[in-house]
Amino acid sequence: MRYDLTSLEVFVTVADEQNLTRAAARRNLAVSAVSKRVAELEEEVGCALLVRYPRGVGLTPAGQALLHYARQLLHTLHQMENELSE
Amino acid sequence: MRYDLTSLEVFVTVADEQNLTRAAARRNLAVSAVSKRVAELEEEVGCALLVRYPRGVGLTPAGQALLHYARQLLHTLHQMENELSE
DNA sequence: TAAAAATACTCCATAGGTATTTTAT
DNA sequence: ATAAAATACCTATGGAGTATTTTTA
Repeated sequence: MRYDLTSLEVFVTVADEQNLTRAAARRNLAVSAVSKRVAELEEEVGCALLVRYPRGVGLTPAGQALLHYARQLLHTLHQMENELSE
Repeated sequence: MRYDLTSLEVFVTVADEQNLTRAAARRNLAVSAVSKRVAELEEEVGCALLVRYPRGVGLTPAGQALLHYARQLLHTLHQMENELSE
């Protein structure tokens, strides 16, 4: 399966924080793990999702597009969790 | 992350086939792998998703609910793959 | 009783961590 | 020069397979 929910969730956190270090802290992960998750997504998509700056990151257009779908997927997932936990 | 796309995809195939053996063949997996994926989902949901018969399986109400969301998730995922591969 | 599914067990791939190097302003 | 990200390397977990046992009408 191409793409996985964990990577997408990590990516959303990175987009929120505009910074891998803070995203890693929020997800209780090492920065290297977050960096690899993003690199893996970029590999899958076939282009850069982030622009790297000395103090953090920004989103490329592809990153914005991915973010949109990732949010939608996680939203549906939470709905599902909600319904199924009743 | 609770739930993953691979297990959900496997589950949709099982629901389609009403049979783990045929689902395994379609996904190029061993039956044991499919069985474990389903067991893992049932563990996560906290109740049975399938009813076991001597010639296959059926869906419980929880199984039907999961199936609905799984299809929706996979649909969004395919839309995403489509948009991002352009 | 016979097919399908579950389980026990083994092996390997991969996800995460630590330590280090590289990047970009 | 400095904070952040990427990479190299190592380890442990878990996902898949094979062989076997269990289940259910």
